[in-house]
Amino acid sequence: MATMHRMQVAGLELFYKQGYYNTSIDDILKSLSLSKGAFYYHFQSKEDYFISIIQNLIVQKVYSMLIQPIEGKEDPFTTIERCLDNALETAEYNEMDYGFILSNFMTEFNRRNPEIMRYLKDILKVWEVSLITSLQKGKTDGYVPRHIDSDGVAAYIISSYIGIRTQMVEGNCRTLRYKYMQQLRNYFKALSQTQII
Amino acid sequence: MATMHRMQVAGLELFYKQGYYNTSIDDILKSLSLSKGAFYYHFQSKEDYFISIIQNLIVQKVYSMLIQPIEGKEDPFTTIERCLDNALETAEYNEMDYGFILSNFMTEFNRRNPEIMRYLKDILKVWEVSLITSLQKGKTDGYVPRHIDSDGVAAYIISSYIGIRTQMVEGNCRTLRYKYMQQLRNYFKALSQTQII
DNA sequence: GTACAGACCGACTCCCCGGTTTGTCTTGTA
DNA sequence: TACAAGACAAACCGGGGAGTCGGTCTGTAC
Repeated sequence: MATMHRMQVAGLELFYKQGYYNTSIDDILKSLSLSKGAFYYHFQSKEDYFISIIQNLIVQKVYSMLIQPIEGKEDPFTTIERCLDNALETAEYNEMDYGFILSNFMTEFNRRNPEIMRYLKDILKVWEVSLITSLQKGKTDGYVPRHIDSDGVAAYIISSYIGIRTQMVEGNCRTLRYKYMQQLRNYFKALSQTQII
Repeated sequence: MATMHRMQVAGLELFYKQGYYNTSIDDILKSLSLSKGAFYYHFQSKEDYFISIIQNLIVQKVYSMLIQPIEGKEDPFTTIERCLDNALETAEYNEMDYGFILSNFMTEFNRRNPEIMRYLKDILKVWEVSLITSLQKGKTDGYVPRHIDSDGVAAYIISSYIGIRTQMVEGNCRTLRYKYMQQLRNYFKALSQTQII
């Protein structure tokens, strides 16, 4: 149990850092001083192993970072803005940041492993639903104009976040984050103030 | 010369489809019915080969798709909007689409191959500069309010485009593109109309 | 103390991958 | 006609990767 969990944690770290196909099981085992026997005792295959990592670790990461902070809160625009800024801040000050974990893996597995792709897309979907729900609730609570398209806004938020995280690599993180938050605020202000069809 | 060019084209196709590290030279050679001898006659290494692909093909692709359509044009917002919609349309109807070629490779090479990463970031930079130039020109031509932050807007446009392309995979392309363009229009309308600091 | 099962070790197999090397066929040319 | 250089073919090499398998150790039940 403990060993299995350690393997998952170490595996996620290396897969995130080096990519799935570019990381060997031996790499992971070496970092843990474990052997092949230990690995294949706990997991059936490399793929099975990665799926367990998705279900046990990646889901939690995305939830605690991007979903839980906006769940049930009022004033969606302010809440979402703060949540994304926190996420970017964490990334900015994390020396071991290699981009948005979800979109990285989606890029790697796209059209190469449909099963894993589905798991990843499902997680993204949960985030999307969470954003839409927040925006809809904001409408009934009077924070969000009724005419806005919650689905579209959620998609646009997700897109811009994936994009900014993809670009946040070595050096330019600080200004990039500043620019992004500035424009996100512009966008939200426009949504909440003006009458746009 | 002809063989070299065929190798670059075939290589880009497979690298784009399967990823660089996940594509062997033999894969590419098999698709061309060529041998190792031919490959190492024209290129020094796999990395050298990929760099030549970047310089000869990827640069051109990005330029013709995203940069040339907005160069020298008036009314930046309309021009950029049309350019991005065209790019998304191409992606939507392309059965062999695997995402935004630049961001895909940036994700794959991030922190793993700094040299290649620099080439890719440079291309992105050219696009960014092109967007900023277009916006600045739009200010002097009276299409863009003087108070807007061209750098920030460019970064936000790029981010959202990268993000939407990352998500455009199998099935949901049409609605995703529609939502995205709708929100991009909202954003642009807000920028050109309201007084936002 | 013996039987057994869970947890793990490590050598081994087969295959693939980047890169090298040697050889071959064609073509221009003196 | 002899030679050289260009453009490839194909066998080969060393390293590594996923997965297998027989064996070992340790704790527990009887």
